Amino acid sequence: MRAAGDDHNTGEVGIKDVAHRAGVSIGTVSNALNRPDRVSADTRARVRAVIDELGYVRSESARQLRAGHSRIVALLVLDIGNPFFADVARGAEQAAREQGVGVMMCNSAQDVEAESLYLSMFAEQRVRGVLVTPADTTGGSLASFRRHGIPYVFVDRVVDSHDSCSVSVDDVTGGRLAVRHLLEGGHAHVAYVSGPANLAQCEDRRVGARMATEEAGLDAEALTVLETDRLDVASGRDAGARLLGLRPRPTAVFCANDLLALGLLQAVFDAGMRVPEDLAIVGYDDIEFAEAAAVPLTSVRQPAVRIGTTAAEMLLSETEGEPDHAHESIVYQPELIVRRSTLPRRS
Amino acid sequence: MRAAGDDHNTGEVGIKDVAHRAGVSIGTVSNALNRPDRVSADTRARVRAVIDELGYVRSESARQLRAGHSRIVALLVLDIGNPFFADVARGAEQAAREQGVGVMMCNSAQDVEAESLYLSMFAEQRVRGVLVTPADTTGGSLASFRRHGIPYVFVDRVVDSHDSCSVSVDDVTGGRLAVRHLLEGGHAHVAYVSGPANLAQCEDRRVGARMATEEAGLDAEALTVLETDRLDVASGRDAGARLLGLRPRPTAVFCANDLLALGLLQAVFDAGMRVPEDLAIVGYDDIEFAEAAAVPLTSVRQPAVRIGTTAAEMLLSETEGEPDHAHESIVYQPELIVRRSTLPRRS
DNA sequence: ACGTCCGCATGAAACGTTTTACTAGAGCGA
DNA sequence: TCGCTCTAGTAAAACGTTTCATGCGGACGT
Repeated sequence: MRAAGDDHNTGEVGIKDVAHRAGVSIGTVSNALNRPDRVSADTRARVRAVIDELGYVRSESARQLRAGHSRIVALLVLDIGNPFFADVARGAEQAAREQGVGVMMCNSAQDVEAESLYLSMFAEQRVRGVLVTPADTTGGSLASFRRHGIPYVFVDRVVDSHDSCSVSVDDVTGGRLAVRHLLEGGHAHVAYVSGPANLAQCEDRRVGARMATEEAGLDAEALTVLETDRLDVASGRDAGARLLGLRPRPTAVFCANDLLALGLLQAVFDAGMRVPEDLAIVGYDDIEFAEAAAVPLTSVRQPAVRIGTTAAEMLLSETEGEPDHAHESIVYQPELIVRRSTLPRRS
Repeated sequence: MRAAGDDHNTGEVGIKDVAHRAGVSIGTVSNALNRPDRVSADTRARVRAVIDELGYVRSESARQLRAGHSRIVALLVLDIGNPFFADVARGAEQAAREQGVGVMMCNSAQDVEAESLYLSMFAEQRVRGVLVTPADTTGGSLASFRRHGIPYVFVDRVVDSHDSCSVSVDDVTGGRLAVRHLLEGGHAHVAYVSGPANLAQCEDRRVGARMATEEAGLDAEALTVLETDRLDVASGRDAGARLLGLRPRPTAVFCANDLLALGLLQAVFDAGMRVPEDLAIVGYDDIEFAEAAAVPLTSVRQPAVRIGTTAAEMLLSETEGEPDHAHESIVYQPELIVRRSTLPRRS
């Protein structure tokens, strides 16, 4: 706008420049910004005007230093490429914005080392709090994080500890819903394509799946478990190849994740099989791409955005004064969304 | 913080506690951390030991205040749900980590207001720099951001200005490749499903598409343009419905985005049409889900991760001393990945 | 007219680092 | 012994805010 080189001190303008120019003290400027009621209407206006004129921007570092903590919460997810976490992030961001705090989203990529690196960084930043989907199932990196006194909330991971809140979804029920649906569709031999078994989510879903077969009076043979290293599309393709080699071959598959399911779907198509006629598939998360798949995927929906908002709200309430904050664990119920990939074999 | 029971630490330990306990001055502790060579081996060891013992963690706010800028770069993307941007983020994160700086990823969701809100926040944070995919095509919010003196790099957006670097992909060529491929496949009437026309990417791809039809000696009628509000799956479905109503109906579609293409694919399937026999589809970005779609999608690949790393490197080099930094605009070339969704009509 | 309270504004003291200027001593050549 | 350099360490000054303890008139109640 103003190309005239009048104020060449770019970004250097501090609160004292404003004070000087407005003919008031530093403290008054600060008050005009933070407690407008303690300052008379016309000085307030004058200060505001000077601020605009000079393009003054508060230094968060200085505010933080004084306050002892920042206005940022961190969000550490397992996989930034998983749309489920993108939704969680959206929710968290929205809830955080309402309180004027920013969200810093980082990706541990299921790597324990990266996770602990990020946690140290958060500690140095004195972030207001951390939303974390832990990769380290032993809880080691978080145990050492706790001593910093920074509150954190577990996301998508139920936790019995009384040191923190958690927001999660009942994964056992989710697995049970999925497999019960398949059994009701007439399938007698189901495969469970799991991610890394040390992720609690995967394990819980397996337990639920097993529960469903038991309730149907089937024995352990009825549920074949295929484990994969990662919860992504490539692993799904890989699992698909393995699945096709199984004898007897299951007629239905429950995947721990929609990414796995999509990869598997692709592998199965490539092998010339039809879904759901030759193989029924259920995914998990109900990401957008599940419905958009050419054979729309039956999936267990988790309220991802809701999880994000709830987690952020809990975290903020924990830090926001709220002296009587009691840690709680919220567990949402999943919902089975039936689509074409599991149309019943016989109607 | 005066929890009576917990007498020791909890984040309260500062550099002076370390200094006192180790029997040295504050400055020496600082030196032991930042310039280990200026301190004798055994005091250094002693300081290190005390740091571990007390669980001391540097306060980034204080460091920033002194340094004048933070160790964080911001990444502001158009759509956090688009896997393309997830890849860009991965790249940026990786490059940043090598220099010990963190990445703060935020989502403007194509909303100009959110964008400018985030930019102010970045200014307050005195971030080291900003990687931005602008939603405001007029460049307004960035123009006012410039006066803060914080360097920024345009991502996925070519820019002729000499005030900043940019990393992008030649979208005109991308559009041209896509449509030329379709024309070579024997299609004479092609539709272009565009996102919001005020996004430069969409517009450039349209120009490229038009260029291809012209090169083939076709007139403007040969390219029907359908515009959508957003670059997501839902809009793709919507466009699919509109497309099916067109008379004469195009035999091939080029989508500005894989998300659009996937939505369109779904709509087309639902209408009982076959791909590519009844309709050929080309997407853009070559996200993972493009290959994983039941009809693997031909797509124009952009080196997303590379874009992220390059952008971050440019940004960091601009801030990292480098007094003779000359702004440059890197333009990558896109690559057409042919898959089943465009198998030639007659072989 | 006197004490009192109130509304506004002020100066100075934090907050926790990094960095600069300085010192005390040691080694050393002349 | 003197001067010189070198090493290891120190004290103090920033950095830009917020907040606390004051100050200073003037309006108010009596």
